[in-house]
Amino acid sequence: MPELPEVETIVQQLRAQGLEGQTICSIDVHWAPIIAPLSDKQFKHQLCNVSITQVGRNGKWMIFSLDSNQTLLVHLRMAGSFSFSPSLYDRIVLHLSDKRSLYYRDTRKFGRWKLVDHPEEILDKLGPDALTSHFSQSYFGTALSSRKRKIKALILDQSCVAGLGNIYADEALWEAKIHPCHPANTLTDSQIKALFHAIKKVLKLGVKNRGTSLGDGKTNYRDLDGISGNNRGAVKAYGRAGQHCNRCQTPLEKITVAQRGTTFCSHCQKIDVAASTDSQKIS
DNA sequence: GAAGACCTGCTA
DNA sequence: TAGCAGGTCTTC
Repeated sequence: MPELPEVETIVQQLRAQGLEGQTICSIDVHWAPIIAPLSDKQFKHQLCNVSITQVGRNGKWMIFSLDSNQTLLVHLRMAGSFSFSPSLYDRIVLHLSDKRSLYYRDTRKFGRWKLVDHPEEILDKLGPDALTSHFSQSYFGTALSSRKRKIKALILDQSCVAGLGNIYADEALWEAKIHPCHPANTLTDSQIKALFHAIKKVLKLGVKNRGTSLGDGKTNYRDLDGISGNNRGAVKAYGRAGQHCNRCQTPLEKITVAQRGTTFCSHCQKIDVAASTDSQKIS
């Protein structure tokens, strides 16, 4: 599942592959709902003969700046990926001026492409990107202080902090030794500090390792070259239910939080009694 | 705040 | 063959 580190890896690769400066000569759309609300015809009309000036990222959104004064925003959602080689699950193909073709692959068809005049209308709804200085400890503390939601639900909320998905949320909470159901507004200052640094740490490690791949190549993350990320070996919690905690050897447990599978260590990530009581009152 | 919808490949 | 996985939007 592409989260911040996976999206960052793909953005870096697209830049390195010289996508900036390329002109889109023609387009194939094999699954039109991805580009909604534009029609196939509108999309091609607005994007053909347009050059890509810059490739960037904010949270999990990829940002393709264009010389037409429009912006193409791409969200990979669950299973989107890019490649310069074709595959069975290509949904959109951009044919470029240097004769290469950029294939957008998406087995589950969940990804979304937004060709817009004002990208800020979408991007301003996001909280600060987790790896920028805008995501500061003081911001994080303030953001948590007024929210009673379970901490995992809150850090998955892109309007609070942009970039975390299920994998890195579990990893950050394990790293900070915080129970995923802990009410956000009852975390202590030291817990907030620990979680803030844990979020930065696990995401930076994810970027360094070029993303996390867990399953097969059809449904799981692959980079631009079809290569798995190397972060799987660094994963301490996500997907390890039943295996021993790397810190205390207690078998990791799996529960559902915010409708997501959630793996944690019931020994390291305890919820304190006062907070637990508050949680019951809230729910 | 929670559940359903969108999707399809994989697993039990 | 039913159920699961998951990011975000919509609906209740």
